[in-house]
Amino acid sequence: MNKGNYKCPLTQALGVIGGKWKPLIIYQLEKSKKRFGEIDTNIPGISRKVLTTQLNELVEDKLVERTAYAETPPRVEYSLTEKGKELIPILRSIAKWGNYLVQ
Amino acid sequence: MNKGNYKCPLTQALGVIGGKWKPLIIYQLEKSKKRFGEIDTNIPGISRKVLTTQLNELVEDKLVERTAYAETPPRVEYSLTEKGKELIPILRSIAKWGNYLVQ
DNA sequence: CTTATTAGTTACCACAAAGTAACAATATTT
DNA sequence: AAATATTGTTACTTTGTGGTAACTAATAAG
Repeated sequence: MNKGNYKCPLTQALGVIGGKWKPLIIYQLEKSKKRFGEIDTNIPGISRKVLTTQLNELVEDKLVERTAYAETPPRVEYSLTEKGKELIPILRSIAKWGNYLVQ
Repeated sequence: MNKGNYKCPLTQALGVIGGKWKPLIIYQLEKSKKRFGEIDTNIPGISRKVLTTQLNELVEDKLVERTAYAETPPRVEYSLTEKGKELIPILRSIAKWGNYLVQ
């Protein structure tokens, strides 16, 4: 009856997108690539430390791509990969479902 | 640019379905209502304590309905509400997306 | 009157995730 | 020579979540 618990694709997927700020980060990157600082100021309340770790995890999970330019001060741009873009409609359906929860 | 952070419907929704075992619990109830003990034995690894708290949260969030019968030993049945049933196709799309993560 | 059954509760512990604040690296500008 | 800008890192603390194990209530069965 149970499909295998630790290797359940649903659990895995929720692990990958389930960080406290990750959906917000992914939404930030929906329309265009963004710099670290842009994301930081666009998401009020997140700390740079947490933003870094969640971005790193998203990069590691191949939902987000990181491009660093050898400039000073440094410029680093983040953008969605194809796998990340596939998430957008799914996140939208979750958000639509969750709309009744707000207020 | 940011729609409001703490009242973001996406974050709210993920908060509601994001417990470690909640998607599995919801899947358990997909086909039919089930008793507490049934869910417990069908999800290997979950403890009764955690099952209780996650079920209670699902009930509080109105995704699951609890029906208790005044028998001895007690019988308690859990089933999905309409709001909970609406989640099934969404969970399925997440699982489909997450399939590549497994193995 | 002891045992079994079911659906929990309670107290306590462990670990992971997130938050805070200070520091770092490097070239350009003042 | 000091300040500025940007993208982090580091050490430390706090909070949240889940796990373990023992206990409970109520009645029926032996």
